[in-house]
Amino acid sequence: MARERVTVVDIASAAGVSKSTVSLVLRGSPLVNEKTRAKVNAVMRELGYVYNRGAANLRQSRSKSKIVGIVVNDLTNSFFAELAVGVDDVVQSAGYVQFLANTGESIDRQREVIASMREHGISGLVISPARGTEAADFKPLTASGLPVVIAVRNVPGAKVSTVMSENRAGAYAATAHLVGLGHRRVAFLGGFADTAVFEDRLAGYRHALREGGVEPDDRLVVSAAPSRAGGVEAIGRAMLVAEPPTAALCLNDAVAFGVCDGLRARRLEPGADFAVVGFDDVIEAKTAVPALTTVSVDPQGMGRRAAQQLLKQINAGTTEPEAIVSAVRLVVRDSCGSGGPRLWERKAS
Amino acid sequence: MARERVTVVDIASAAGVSKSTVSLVLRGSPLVNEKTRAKVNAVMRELGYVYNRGAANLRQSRSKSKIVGIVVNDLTNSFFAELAVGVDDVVQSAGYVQFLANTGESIDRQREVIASMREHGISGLVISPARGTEAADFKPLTASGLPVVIAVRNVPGAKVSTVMSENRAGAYAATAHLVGLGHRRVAFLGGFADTAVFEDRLAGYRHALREGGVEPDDRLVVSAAPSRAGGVEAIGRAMLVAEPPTAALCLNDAVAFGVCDGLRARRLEPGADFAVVGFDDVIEAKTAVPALTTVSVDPQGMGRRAAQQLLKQINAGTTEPEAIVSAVRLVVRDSCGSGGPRLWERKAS
DNA sequence: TTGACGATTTGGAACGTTCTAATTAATCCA
DNA sequence: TGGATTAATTAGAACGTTCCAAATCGTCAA
Repeated sequence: MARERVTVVDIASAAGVSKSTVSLVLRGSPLVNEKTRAKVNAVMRELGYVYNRGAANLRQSRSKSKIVGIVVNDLTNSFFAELAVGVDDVVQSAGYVQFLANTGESIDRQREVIASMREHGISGLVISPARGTEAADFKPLTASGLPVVIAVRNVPGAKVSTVMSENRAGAYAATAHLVGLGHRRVAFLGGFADTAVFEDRLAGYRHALREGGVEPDDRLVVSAAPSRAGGVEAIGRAMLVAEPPTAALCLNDAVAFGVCDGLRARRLEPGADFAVVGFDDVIEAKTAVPALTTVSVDPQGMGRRAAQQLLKQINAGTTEPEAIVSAVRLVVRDSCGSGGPRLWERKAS
Repeated sequence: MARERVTVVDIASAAGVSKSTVSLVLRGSPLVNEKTRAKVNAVMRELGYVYNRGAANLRQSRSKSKIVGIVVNDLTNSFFAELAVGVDDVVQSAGYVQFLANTGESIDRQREVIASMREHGISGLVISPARGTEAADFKPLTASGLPVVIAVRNVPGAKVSTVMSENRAGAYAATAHLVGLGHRRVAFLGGFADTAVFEDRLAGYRHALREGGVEPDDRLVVSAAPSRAGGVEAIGRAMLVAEPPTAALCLNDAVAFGVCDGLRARRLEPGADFAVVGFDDVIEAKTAVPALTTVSVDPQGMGRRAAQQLLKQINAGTTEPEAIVSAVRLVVRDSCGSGGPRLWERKAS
């Protein structure tokens, strides 16, 4: 199976021109005569020529490799799958191809794949950093002039562009909605306290409570894995406090689904006996039962914006950090009841 | 931002050795003295050296690029996201990095990304082909000696390795289960008739019906997009036939969820008034309401197997096609009722 | 007839590695 | 002492492109 690779010189000799001319044809130069161009193209097709970008990149010292990397922490979470699709979408249209790696929240794996991608000559990187990633991890990247865009999760202190959703505002809106429905005991469930996303959403939650005249109770803030399983665990712990909550803002939709599971296990029906709000608006949120009230963040759009920002930086050759915030929107569905405030007040008393 | 790239000669002169020696250190050759090795490594770290795989690949045979490609038709479908994670898993562990591209069922996009990946020197390709892909599309790939593994969807006539699930057996088991519950009017919903997956599952379905003494009725086979929306559409059409079905085998879980939506829209409760069986066992199947009875196919495992097969072919340098079938298993949950046959017979009469 | 000009084409030196064959240094044995 | 053996290092030619400077070839004005 050891096929001879057909190169530009093979084409050249078969077409009776020099390799320089073939190279010009390859890059669509206007310098070459139409007849020659046609001839060369014909020969290329005939011999099944495949352009060798590696060789080309070697010569053009600039990072014009037409490869970008994208690393996500959990591709099985449809939020990140959508993010990747968004990136892929704009990147493909721009003639780039993407390395996609999944870290599964492993910081070691993240380091490995980034190193590997650099060796392969990526001209830019979009990353949703694994938990525990530090600003220092980006130092070598930016130092080498590699454009980097951080998406979804913030890494405080990193001097790179970011694409973040309005976490604070989203959490504020969601919490205000719950308070408006009459809830006084509102929990904040899921997520790890050492992440920026957690902090931001928590801040929005507290702000909305205070503004609604409710003093935040830290016993109602329970941290857990930002996953379905984490949601089950979180609601379990939350229901143990002296005055249990009647509603919860969840770190994300996965947690929210887990919370619903946990409520049912306690014979409480989400949406009727307890109000649940998620965050992300993943694809299943709309069709779950009950349909989840959540903060819509359009992951695919975020992916697209991140990719656009990255391409912009690649083309400009600049690494001037820019912070893009992606708008969010509260989508009210069925998981926090339609009975209005009175229903809740009755239950609460 | 135009950083000078530090190369092997820079390291060489800084460490007071020749570039050949540095090259030997890079590849962990036992020929080099421990002290020199240490010195060289130190200098590399100090200068922030990044190995240039592109340059290396230029010199080596093309199967050493340490890049594989994976192209899927719909990454937003968690089945394929999981497949990609499976591939990523083994591929990363083997020190490879993967190009991941999403075709969104576009055959043009598929052609483009494959071409792009080849230009970048992939040493192998795992593909879940877009609808309409033909055996001829793989000719140029195999002709150039590129190892290819087709996953999930078969392309009849293609002389490449495949990793497929036991479609026929799975559909047989699922249908037999429905017939065993007493159903006589069992529909087959979703999917496009021109795909091999559809054919195989349909064959298993028919076989089980006949064996259960039920003559297949083609009016109950309704083709539609293999998506949630397609499911809604399919059940709508199926309920219009003279003697409507009381149960359905769906092409995949996405269709099954759509069928549930469609049933509810008709005031029928899936699992109580109508039996629904899916195929794939995506992550949501277990936690949906009602929990979906489905045929479990372990997409991540398929991804892993596909990647292993690909790596095997890359290392062996052979393109001997091999067909791997991935076992499936019927998982009985709540969406086809627990009332036993009598419940259905009563409803049917 | 000359030479200047535009339109094409081309030779050959990069680019950062690997690899072969050859060189040098060190050690050993008789 | 010297030749053989082993260990460690190295020069330089690839690899398949790009790109610069230079070459070729008509053509056309003077």
